Amino acid sequence: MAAENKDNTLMEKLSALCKRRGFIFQSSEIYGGINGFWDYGPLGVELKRNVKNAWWEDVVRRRDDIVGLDCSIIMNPKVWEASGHVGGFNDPMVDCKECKARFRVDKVFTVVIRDKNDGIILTAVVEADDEQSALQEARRSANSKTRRKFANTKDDLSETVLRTDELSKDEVCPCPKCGGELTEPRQFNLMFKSHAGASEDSASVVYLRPETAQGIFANFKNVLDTSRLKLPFGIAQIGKAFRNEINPRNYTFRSREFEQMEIEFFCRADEADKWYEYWRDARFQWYIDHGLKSEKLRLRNHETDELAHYARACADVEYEFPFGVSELEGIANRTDYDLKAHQEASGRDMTYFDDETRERFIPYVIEPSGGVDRAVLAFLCEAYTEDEQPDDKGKMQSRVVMKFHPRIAPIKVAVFPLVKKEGMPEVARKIHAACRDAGLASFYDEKGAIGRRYRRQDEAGTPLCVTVDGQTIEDDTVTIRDRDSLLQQRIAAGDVVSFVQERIS
RNA sequence: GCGGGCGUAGCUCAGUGGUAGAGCGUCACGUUGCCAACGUGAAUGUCGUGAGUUCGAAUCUCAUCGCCCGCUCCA
Repeated sequence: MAAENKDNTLMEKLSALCKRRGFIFQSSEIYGGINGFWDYGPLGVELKRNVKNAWWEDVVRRRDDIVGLDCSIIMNPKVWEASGHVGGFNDPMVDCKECKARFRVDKVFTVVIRDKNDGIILTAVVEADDEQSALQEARRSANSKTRRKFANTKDDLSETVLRTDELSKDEVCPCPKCGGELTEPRQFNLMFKSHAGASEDSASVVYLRPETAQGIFANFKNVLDTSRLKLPFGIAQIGKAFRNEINPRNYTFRSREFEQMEIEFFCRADEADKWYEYWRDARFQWYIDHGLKSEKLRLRNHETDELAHYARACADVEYEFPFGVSELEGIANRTDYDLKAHQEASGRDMTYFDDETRERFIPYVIEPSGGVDRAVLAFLCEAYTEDEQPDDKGKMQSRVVMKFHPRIAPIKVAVFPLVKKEGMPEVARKIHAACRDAGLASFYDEKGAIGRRYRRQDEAGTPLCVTVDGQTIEDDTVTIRDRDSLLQQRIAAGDVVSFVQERIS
């Protein structure tokens, strides 16, 4: 309990810092906000962009076997019928008005068992996956007297099993848990709907994509025909996706508008297991390499009964957030399910022809699918650190520092004149300009006390601070200060750019 | 969607029917000269929003929006 309170405090402190320093704002805040939508401020957009750029650099630019793609958010609605999203994203649910339990309509069954004279021996309402298990569950729940009746009248029983949504209006189905009254079934439309064109009739209905993956599958042939790639190869995409989450929670973790970074890596069926393991391990390592400590980061292989119908294997990269362990990225072996589905639905050929073996087949696909916003949130949680550092009188003061990995830090280096006179600002501005010209995100600040400026950069997570002082004017050296250790060393002003570049790479 | 808690300055919060507050932060000037310095001054509020009760509402009532926790959900 104590630990939970502490963790809640951490999330509150983090979200307060994110607002105070301009990482994350609530969307439409001046109008009271909107549930499940978030904005990234000046520091947040740099952080998020750095995360996306690092991913793109590592999975596209530095590889010969993966190419990029940027699809439209709105696609022909037939895409979502073929992918199963139109059917599978709409589960009607009922709630119990008494005990507040919620059930999927198609998982609640009413079981009636009668003898040959039509006398009712047992009625029961149970939660089960199908009719068969509903009947078993109902028989199991019967008391001993009823069970004896079962035994005595073995072959003359008539059994009726009805799903909740198959009952007629006047038949009331009570709650399987407490016997309370259930609400009318309610539809949950998890895809955002809109209309393409000005007329809002049913023919114009379109959906905002709930995942970026389908755009890749839909373009499989286009990429194959234009890129001269051979199996195995991948197509990568970063982009927004939209899901009408029933209950957005946990800061930006479960948002209704979010960004995905996905690879669909196509390969031969007999090599799918090998590539699945390759990507699972590579993607796990990527998060470690960018600062997530492995004791908070986990790789969890899904149990067989946990797998989605289209997946042969799946693993989640999970992170221990203050609010619990949650998924950052899923790596799945989706087999040839998606391309097959689109081949059937569109009537277009989705096969690959292997010149060497003279075989024609639909490739398997390994999908590493990560949430950009979730990665950013994990990096924020991991970076947030409070420590004790001495002030100018040697007294220990608490300090908040965002210990970002240098590659994702919004600002790489801050340049200060120790004081705003004696030519120091001019020298500092030159160093600042040199950093910028070298492509470094540099920040110049000459206002207020030097200690305060350092601490401000600590909250922004800037790895290095350069200070121009009186000695700079004499011998052209500056101090450079490390965010985590607070250690300073003196280097030549002309070496600042190369020093910073070496330290952040 | 249900239940509970919360919503007052940029941030953290005090204020239980009678003049809108504190600390921190921000800005300016001076001083200072390497880790949240000091002094002086300044700016910043639809008290989440909308109705109602009342002579009078930040405060009481209702609705609504948002945030947090639990349940639920998580293709």
